[in-house]
Amino acid sequence: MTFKKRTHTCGDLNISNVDETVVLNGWVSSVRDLGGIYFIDIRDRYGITQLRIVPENGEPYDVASRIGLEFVISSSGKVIARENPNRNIPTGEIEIDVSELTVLNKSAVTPFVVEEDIKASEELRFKFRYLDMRRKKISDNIVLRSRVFQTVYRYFDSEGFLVIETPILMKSTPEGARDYLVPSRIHKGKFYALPQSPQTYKQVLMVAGMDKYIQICKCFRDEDLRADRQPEFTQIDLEMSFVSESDVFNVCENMIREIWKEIKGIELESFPVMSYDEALLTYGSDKPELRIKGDMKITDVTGTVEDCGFKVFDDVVNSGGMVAGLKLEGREVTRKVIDNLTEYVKSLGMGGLAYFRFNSDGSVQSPVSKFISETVQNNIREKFDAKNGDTVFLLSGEKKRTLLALGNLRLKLATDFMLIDESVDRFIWINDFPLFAFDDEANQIIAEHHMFTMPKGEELYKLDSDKCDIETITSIRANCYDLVCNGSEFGSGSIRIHRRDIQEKVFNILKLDKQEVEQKFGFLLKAFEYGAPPHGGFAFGFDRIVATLCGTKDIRETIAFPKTTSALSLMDGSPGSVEQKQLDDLGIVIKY
RNA sequence: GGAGCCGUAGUUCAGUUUGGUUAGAACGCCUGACUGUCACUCAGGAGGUCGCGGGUUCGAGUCCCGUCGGUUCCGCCA
Repeated sequence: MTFKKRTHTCGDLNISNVDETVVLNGWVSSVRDLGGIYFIDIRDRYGITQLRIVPENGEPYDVASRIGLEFVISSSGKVIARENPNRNIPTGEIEIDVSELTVLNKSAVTPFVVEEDIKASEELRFKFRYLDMRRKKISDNIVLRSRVFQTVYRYFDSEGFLVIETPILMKSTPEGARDYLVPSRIHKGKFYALPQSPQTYKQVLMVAGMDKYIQICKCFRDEDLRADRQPEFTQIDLEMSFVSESDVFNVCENMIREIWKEIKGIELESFPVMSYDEALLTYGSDKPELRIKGDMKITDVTGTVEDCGFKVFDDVVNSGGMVAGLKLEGREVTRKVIDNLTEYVKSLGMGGLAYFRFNSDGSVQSPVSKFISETVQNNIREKFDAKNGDTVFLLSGEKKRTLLALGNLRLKLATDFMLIDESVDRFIWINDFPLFAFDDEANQIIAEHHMFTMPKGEELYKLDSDKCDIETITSIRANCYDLVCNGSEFGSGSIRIHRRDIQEKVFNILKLDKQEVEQKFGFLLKAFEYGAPPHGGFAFGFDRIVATLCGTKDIRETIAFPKTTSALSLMDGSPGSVEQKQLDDLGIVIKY
């Protein structure tokens, strides 16, 4: 079938094109039949243009009567000025006086109407993603994503980085997230794993002297999903040799700055740096949201309530826990709000929520006031610098748990009371993360970031076996850092261990035996024996960067073919079953 | 693995609290009228396995149990 090539897109034409003869190809977005005149909106991803067809146009008038929504059409004609311009769209001053109208392809009646103000559920939109993507809202996101992609590679190219591809089929390592496995046909009973990240490869590339590596790559983690987590996601992965933390910060920060300049036309100021410990104490999170009005920092009142006589607090203080809280400025919250917040902190595993309502009439309302002396109450008030009209919320319990719960409560309050300034993007580096954490469940020491992370130089001595108590070990800080934007982790990285002796001490502490280590990471350690340079790197969550630029937290809105929270692809129906022969080839028997 | 919310026409929802005649509305779809619309308007029409399975009941969209799917949160995600 032949068709006329388009001379313009549906977003191109304006008043300066009047009298030109043009050809537009696109989809029927709307048909308005006024009985004697048709107005047809033709759409492509660039825009929408109005076609005007009257009986005098001849055959096109007949064709128009048989046209439906989402038909693919080709239309030729002369650009004319509209009698009644539509100022709301860029092409609104003109229309096409149609001389030729061809249906290139019909469309079945669509399961939902393709319109900007979409009514269909996400479920349906994902199943018919190709229809969903015809909406400007989604196609704009996809276009933006492409522009970010190009900006990133352009930036790193100008900085002398090499784009190097790493394998998608690699070896499974049980550490970290659950792997997606791929069975081997040639080696029955053996499996490849899809990369959780190209971590080991990029470190080997440094040993190879590749110096500055960059790749935008897919990563796979078989864990439970969230709005900002997909089973397969995209990382901007980079690694550099002969660098320290500040070098990595510079390169990464400049990349972000370049993207924001390109996409938003904004020159970002340099990003502040805060240690993990300070972030946890101040915001109850290692990814603090800095756009909250009044900042809403955590106030520690453990010392203030010591021996106050209120059993709950006394018990917590005596067992080494903490009592701390947040101040909600200028809000006298209702009973209903308190109940709701109490329920929320309980869902976080906290015992309850104490509060002081400092009413504007000077009275104080609190469920714990009858247990606590007026002096202590006044001290608490002073600590928070609470004024009439403020409400103070207190949580108590084991220190880290309490801080993390306060961090969540802070976000909940900010959301519920609309305290987040959505008009800005606030970045912050978080560094000096702990090297190790103690996993209560497994009752063992685990690597907080990953096992190749370099401890801070001044703390190297703590790795020695004679200092191996849990408290010392978990106090070790690492050359490890996250970039946080608007309370969302944009990425993380570290300076890596390049010396075998340090690496072995880390393995020791993680209780990994030689054979196990050899089997899993032998190739990397082997590589390190042949002159590994000091190196470090970073990995950005590409989807989250794009989502932020698109003004959403839901990365699905920025991915062409996203999966649901149960890791299904509704459009193509993956995962699906396979034929018995395929299983036989792989030597796989399915057990349910 | 745990908790919450949702599932009714092609679509978005109402109806579920308190079980009871023929399950409604809007948009879309079909037919007709209309020459300046852009959410066109107007008149008429078709369209339902109330997610699925079981149970209670004379009777279930409505109550109970299970299950599937969507979504949010906790755990998990080095």
